[in-house]
Amino acid sequence: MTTTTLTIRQIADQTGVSTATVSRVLNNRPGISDKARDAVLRAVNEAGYRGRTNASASVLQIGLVYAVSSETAPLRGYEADLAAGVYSSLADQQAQMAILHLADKRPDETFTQFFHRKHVDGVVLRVSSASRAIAGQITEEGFPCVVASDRFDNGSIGYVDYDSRVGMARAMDYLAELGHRRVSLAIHVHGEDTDHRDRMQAYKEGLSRNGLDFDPALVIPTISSREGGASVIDQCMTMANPPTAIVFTNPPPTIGAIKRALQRGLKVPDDLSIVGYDNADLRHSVFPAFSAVCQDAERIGRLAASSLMDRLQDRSVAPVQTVVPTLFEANETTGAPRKSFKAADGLSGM
Amino acid sequence: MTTTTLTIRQIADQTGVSTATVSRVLNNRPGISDKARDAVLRAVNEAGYRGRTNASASVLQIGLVYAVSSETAPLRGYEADLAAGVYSSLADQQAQMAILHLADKRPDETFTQFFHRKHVDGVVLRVSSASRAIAGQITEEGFPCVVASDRFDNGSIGYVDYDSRVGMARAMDYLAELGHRRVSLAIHVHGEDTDHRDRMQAYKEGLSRNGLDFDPALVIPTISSREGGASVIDQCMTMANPPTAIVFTNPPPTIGAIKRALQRGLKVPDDLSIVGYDNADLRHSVFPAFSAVCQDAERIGRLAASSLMDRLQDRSVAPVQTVVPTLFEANETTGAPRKSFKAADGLSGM
DNA sequence: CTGAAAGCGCTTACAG
DNA sequence: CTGAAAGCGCTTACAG
Repeated sequence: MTTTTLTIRQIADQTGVSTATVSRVLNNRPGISDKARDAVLRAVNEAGYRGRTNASASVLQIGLVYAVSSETAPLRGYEADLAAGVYSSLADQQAQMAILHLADKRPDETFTQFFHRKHVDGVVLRVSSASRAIAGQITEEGFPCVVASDRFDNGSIGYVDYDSRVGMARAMDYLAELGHRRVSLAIHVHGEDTDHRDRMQAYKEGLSRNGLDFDPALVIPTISSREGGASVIDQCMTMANPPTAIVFTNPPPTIGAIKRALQRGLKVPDDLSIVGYDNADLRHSVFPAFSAVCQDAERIGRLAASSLMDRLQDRSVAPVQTVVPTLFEANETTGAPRKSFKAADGLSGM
Repeated sequence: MTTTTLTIRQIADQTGVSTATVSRVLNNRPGISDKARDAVLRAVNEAGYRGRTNASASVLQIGLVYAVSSETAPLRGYEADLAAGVYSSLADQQAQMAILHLADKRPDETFTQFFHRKHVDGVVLRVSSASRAIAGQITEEGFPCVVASDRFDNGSIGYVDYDSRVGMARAMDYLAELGHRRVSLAIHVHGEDTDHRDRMQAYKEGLSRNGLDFDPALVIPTISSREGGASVIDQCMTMANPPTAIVFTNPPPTIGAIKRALQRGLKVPDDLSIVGYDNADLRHSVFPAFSAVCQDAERIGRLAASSLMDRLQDRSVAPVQTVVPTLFEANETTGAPRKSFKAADGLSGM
């Protein structure tokens, strides 16, 4: 850890400009050449200048930063579990957590300037498919940043992500082993994010690995809410050749689907097997406990925060790219399909 | 809103000491008389001195402060919902939220000094029964503080709290109307906090209002976890004269109890009615949806934060004490007790 | 325990 | 668009 307290004097010397210019850049005052601004901000990030700090009082503050529009509200559902992980890791290291939204960034300031203004020394970043590029921009500026739950080919972008494919593959194999031939994928409709692609890919691979045909009619676009899940059940009931198992890709539709299935008098899992998705331990909070592909959002938060802290403590540390596998856990919502279905397919089962 | 940026010069003039003394007090330097320290800190809080701030950059930062030992982890369960409310209210007002733990306070610094060091301008405070007194101490120092989900007789302490008694009373009346004569209270064991007392009181009043006797054997101390709830069901099954309805006072035991009851083959609500507790909308995430006394943790968070912001904007505003009623919502886990029970009691029901 | 005064870091009106 | 220099707010070694 760099213990020397940095001053704008040092940034000025390093960059070959006056302290006046450094000050103007940091505060985004008008009338600065791009060249000067870029040089100063680069030096600031390289050295880790933190502003006029008070030796004894100085506490590192990390931002949990949302680069998403309102579709993802901080501290609800998945985000709450993630934030709990970030917080617990930071608390262990005497650092402070603030929650920020990039909507507050002024269009004429750089990310570095924005974070400086908000007094955060590093960020754990949440992006959506539409805002993924921001991770590259922040990293490009040299501001310490670790993305939580997305991944990038660009090796300079630090991230901690799941590999949804692992858990999904196990789920598919498990269902096939039980004798299911018609397995639906109820997949969230929020664009083509990494997770969406992973889950879709694992579904298709799971089918072919188990000798099952891909039927586009069995891929059901699903709104990520309890109502969305309930509606999937309704749709399946009207199908001429319905699935014997459905795999959901988010927790709320899983809950809604189980509930609707039971309400409609379906026996779960005898009439219908359901594999859900879980970010924490929701699957054990409901009855019947549902079989699920399990992420651990809190763990992702902890890993992202501690990786970020490592880089703040030593700026020469390279960005880390971590992938955590997801697990499949069989509980009470999966079982062998009814004989009649198997018979109809002319198959003897496993 | 006080737009003038305050300096230690003004605090010094107001207090009749030098700027050197003000600086020493703010940074908790040794060798300061109690008299000087108290006078300076009082003036600081009265005027709302915020440190050397950068006009344009200055963002109000609010602390969500935990004055509790590790029993209550920030951002889990109830705390996540509360934090979401605090955050959403602050975000609307361009203020920033940081999460703090009083364990980080040094024993030799005052609360005001601690918060100054952490760069927070006001706090939403969470206390436990053991740490309630802290709310008075912080308020005494004059530091802007609103307690979330506890209440105080001392009129100078601002708070936003539930009145659990309202919802509990309705739950008791509802069960009595259905014909229940033996109603258990499964109450959390974490000490004698305000909520604990409220719920116990409403239970007893509910019994007597409906002409039912209080039986101490029906008050079951319950650990606030799913296992705790499950264990309550196990205990009831061994009772010679078991309750026909159980009221739980926290969400996790509610979940655990319903699950255990169903696992044991009990019909809910035919064999046993269950009234649970809900902080958000967990009751609709499970099957069957449970009847519950409903708090709205997020709303408490929003109200606490906005009341705090009001006081920061105008320091002459008196602390507000707000009480929000809880509701009772009947769902699928409550119904009339089996005839046999009523017959055994020699009663004809409602 | 306290203040006058020097010093430090950042900001900004002024000059070019 | 930039720097030299004055200025501002806070801190701290020094003196009492």
